[in-house]
Amino acid sequence: MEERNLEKFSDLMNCPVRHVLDRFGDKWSVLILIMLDEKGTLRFNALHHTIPDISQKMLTVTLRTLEADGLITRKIYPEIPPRVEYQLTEMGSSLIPYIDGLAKWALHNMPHILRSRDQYNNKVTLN
Amino acid sequence: MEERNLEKFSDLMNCPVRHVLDRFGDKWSVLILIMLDEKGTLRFNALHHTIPDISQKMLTVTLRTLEADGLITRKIYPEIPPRVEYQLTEMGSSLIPYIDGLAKWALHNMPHILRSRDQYNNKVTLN
DNA sequence: CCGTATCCCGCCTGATACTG
DNA sequence: CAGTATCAGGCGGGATACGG
Repeated sequence: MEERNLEKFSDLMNCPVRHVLDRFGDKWSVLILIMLDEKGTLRFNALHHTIPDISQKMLTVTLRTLEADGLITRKIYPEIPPRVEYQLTEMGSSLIPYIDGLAKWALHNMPHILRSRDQYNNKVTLN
Repeated sequence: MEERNLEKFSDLMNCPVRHVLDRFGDKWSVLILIMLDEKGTLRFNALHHTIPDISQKMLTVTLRTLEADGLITRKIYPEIPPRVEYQLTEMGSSLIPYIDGLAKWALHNMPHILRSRDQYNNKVTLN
């Protein structure tokens, strides 16, 4: 990411929160992990059906990245037609509870946030 | 965000995880919340010093968004020179434990992820 | 001190077409 | 079925300059 001025940000480079956001702040990674947790093992197209609004390209890219990071496994069956199955690794599974925690917080607080945002926008546009 | 084809994604629009990522997946929001939790009340420049590598523009923008969402308060002292203090709201504070959970997971697992990523890249480039 | 106002680049993402 | 390859657009975010 930021390779320059390392000396200046050396303490921030070790900040775990930065790493988490850099890694999982993208649009699809977390959602895919959740789906694999909910449904267990899934084939490429089955996964695509659970997340209809992801492009095929982004699904492939995100799956490869998750595999590279050791969060999911990719098992290829040498058949015709080809079959590829994805599932969480142990490390991938260990992340789920923390995501669920955030999800529950969101479920409870998102209404407040949206209401607050509306009020704020009204105030601003009234001036 | 996606205003079209709502009927198709109606169930996904209600997915709390999507909301969380849409809202906190940006580069700075979570980091600012953590700093305000650690340090308590902070002035604009003090906050900037705790996060040196954010631009002044993005600090302002992110603070306004957090304020609009009801996660922080912004208190202006009508003095010369001006003083503005930021601190977490109750809702903002309630999010911190979940962020900490993720941070601890990251602290423990990031080394594995980075190692896995390296191995994967070596494999690929060997072919 | 605490911002706003512009300009602009990188790259993430989606659309589309093609392959073993 | 499960992918690559390629192209194009939008937008987040940085740099810079200015203002109360």
